[in-house]
Amino acid sequence: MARPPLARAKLLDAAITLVRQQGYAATSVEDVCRAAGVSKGAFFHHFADKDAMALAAAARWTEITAPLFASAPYQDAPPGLPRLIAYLDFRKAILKGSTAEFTCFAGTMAQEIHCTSEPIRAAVEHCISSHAATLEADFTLAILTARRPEALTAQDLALHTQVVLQGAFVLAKAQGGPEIAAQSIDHLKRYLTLLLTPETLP
Amino acid sequence: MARPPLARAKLLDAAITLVRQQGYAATSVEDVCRAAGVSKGAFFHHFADKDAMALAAAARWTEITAPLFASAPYQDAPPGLPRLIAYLDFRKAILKGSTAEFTCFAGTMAQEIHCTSEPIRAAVEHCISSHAATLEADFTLAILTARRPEALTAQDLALHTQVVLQGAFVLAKAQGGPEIAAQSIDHLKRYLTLLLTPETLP
DNA sequence: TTCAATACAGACCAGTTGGTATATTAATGA
DNA sequence: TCATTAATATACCAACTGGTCTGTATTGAA
Repeated sequence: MARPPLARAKLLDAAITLVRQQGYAATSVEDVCRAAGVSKGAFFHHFADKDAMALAAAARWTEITAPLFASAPYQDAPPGLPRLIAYLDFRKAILKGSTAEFTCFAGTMAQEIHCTSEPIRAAVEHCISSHAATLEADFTLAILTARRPEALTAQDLALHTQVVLQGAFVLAKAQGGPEIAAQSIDHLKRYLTLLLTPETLP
Repeated sequence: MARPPLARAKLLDAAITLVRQQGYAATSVEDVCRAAGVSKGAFFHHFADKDAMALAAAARWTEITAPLFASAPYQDAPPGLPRLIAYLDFRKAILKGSTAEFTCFAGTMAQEIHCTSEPIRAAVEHCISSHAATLEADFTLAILTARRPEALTAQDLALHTQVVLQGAFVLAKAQGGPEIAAQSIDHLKRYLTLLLTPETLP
């Protein structure tokens, strides 16, 4: 090998940023190159085509977000419901900056390419479901100790959590601000509390 | 005036269909013309530019969906919580066909143009919030008779309902099927029931 | 019957798109 | 030290993009 592939990482980061702002189709290869400060030659050296870059960007998105959550403060909360509530407080806490800065690359991609690119669809589905899976252990525990053991599965609840978050992003984009997202996360917290609080209640 | 503007309606319907499949940026003006079976001349006779068409399509989307919900069977349910539950059952019932057929034009547009077109952002925001507003009366009533009068507003709950639906669409697109959407709507039904059921509970 | 306005068609244009071909640079291994 | 190969750059292309221009057909009002 020659020098390390600097451009590749810069291209993926630029792509993720631009897609979160404008969407995938509206982001041209040249846009990405310009934002990354590299040439088109570098782009097509690292990626066969634009879709291959999208696939790599999905992988990079998980690479970025996974450690962010793995080292987040909510991991120190007691397992089960408390940690899930702490997770949602963390999700609220990171609703900072412009809409494009706190919304999800994977969700944005899913909206655009669900009909047109099966590989990308699968890749972003993996982004979302693998993140949801990190919550399953706590859901499993919370369900076990729950007061009302309605027929619930941890996977189902973990995915519903992502549904609320993705929907919160859509409404936040529509409204142009994060307020609705914070409110909806509060509703989700209340739902999980009502559903999974152990033992008695007033 | 000469003959009625046939092409305009066909163009808007085609645009809505295509945007739900591919997104806005990926849908070219020619695509829309071809799908509508009219010429480019007709397109630019009716719309100043592509964005003007998007604005008109947002209005048309409300024109289509408003009567669909206004005449839906859930309107016959008793007011308050029962009607809200019936509403969500209706939303589940219309999760039929391909992903593009049951997902929301406004939500898709919001994801793509939130940073790039303020007028379109406002238009699709109106689509969503005006639909949410149709639920507010029932939420107001349900909150009044609710067992636990936590600080809730009807508007807030109505918007949270839309958050869950929009998020359900995103995950359905990512997964390539409606199952997750139905499950999340069930969670929302359970939440509203836990929160708003009047009087005592076991 | 004429006339003006609306509704539509189709050719055309300049800019942009994704992608290629080719050249240059810089490390690595023999 | 020198060939090889990865990494980056630049010029370029055909296809497509949003948008314009000009022309035509249909209609209602006078």
